Amino acid sequence: MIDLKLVQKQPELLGRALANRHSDLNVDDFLRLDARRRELLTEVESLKNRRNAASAEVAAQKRKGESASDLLMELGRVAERIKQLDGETAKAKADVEAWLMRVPNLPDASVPVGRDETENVEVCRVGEPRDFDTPPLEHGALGVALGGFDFERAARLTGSRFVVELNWAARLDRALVNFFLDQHTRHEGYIEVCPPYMVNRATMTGTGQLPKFEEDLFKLREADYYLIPTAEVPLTNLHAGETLDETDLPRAYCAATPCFRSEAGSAGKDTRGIIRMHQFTKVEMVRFAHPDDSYNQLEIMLGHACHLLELLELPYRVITLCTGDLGFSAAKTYDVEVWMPAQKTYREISSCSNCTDFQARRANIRFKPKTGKATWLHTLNGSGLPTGRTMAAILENCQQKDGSLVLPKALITYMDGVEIIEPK
RNA sequence: GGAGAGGUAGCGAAGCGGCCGUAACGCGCUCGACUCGAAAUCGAGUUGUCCCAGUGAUGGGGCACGUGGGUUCAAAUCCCACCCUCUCCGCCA
Repeated sequence: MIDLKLVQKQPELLGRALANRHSDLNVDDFLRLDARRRELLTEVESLKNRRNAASAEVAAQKRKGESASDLLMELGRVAERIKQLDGETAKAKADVEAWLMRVPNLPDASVPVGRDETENVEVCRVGEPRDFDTPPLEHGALGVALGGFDFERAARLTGSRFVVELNWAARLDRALVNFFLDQHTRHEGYIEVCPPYMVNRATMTGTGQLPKFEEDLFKLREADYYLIPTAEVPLTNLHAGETLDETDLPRAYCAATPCFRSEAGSAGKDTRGIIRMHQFTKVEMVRFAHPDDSYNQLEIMLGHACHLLELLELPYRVITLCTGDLGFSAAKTYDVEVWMPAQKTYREISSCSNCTDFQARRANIRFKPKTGKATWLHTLNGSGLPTGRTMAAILENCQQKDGSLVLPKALITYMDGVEIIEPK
């Protein structure tokens, strides 16, 4: 959530930021709502002041054994008016909050201004795409040919945009999870977590999925619970409502979880292969940082995501998302894109964001500095990495002329020594 | 799912319609006194948030006793619903 004081004091700053994000929210609408709320508050609070003073007087008179009927009559009217104004004030407050909850985070000054994904800015390229003598197979077809993917049975079990992984593919999925988690926990200082895969409404609101993006989520019928679209949600909310000590920062968590996304509005997009599924497994990194240190932490976390691709010997590039492509909660985001030879293009495989104090305000996550009072810390999240898209990249980049797949060396111990996947 | 107990400041805990929410009492923490220093002891301090006024240090006021409603001139206290924790029972991977 954005700082209410900032909106009140610098509405033009927010207005510009919203324009850069192509938001349809109108700051003037908000200022009117907020002025109305404050007007009502002032009125109802002065009435409550009167009520409190007079009620004390009633108590005093009763103790002395006097009748307080005059006061009681006045207070009856005051109470009625308060009740009416309380209702209006609550409504005005709810309006203000509802508006604030739909305002996206302010982009950092270093974020390029742009309309959409075509105006994202490339930061660097790492690794050389391989030359293929014959056009490389698309990962979905190759996975099916090697007996690892079964889309037909998945469709029968559930529906479209699901996959059954079999044999080496199921094993590779698990190998990737272990490889990623080992890397983060052994070498990069992340605390491993196994969180709930479904969370309540407050938790989804804390990280910014709700109230605006309900249609992207799967919701349970029996309870007000949602399936997590990413482990960012439970990991970031781990410390919701808490005040950490300054010496606890930075703190890093990672978790491998299934992720569930309804993919509303992406009909017809990425229908081939396993790029866009309703369910996938992802290792997520989340960091809690001191506000002065969060952009430094973003670079560190981006390094962790990139390092995994280097260990897997997959070519990638890093881009900075422009204002028009930035996610709701993020102030700055780097996307890591892996090279996909069949499509001759880089595809998103990781997204590393600094959410500054945006989620911390919503989820009320603070830290106590050595001197001074507790204030909101900064939260960051990044994929490190999703197993499905990583597997897709391995399939396309590591395929051989004879239809086999030579696995990256880093995975061999995780695959019990298996180096090559051969067609049956 | 059933029965019972409980949720009050950083922690423990009292209060059970107005004199108790700048919330008794105890612990912790901060500052001070005593001390060469420390312990012990003594003293003082120790919630957040919103509104109004002020450049500001501040001052005035509202709200908050798990959450949300209700009754009342007045609710931590009475009523209703929900959430969570603990104990026991049942069911279950």
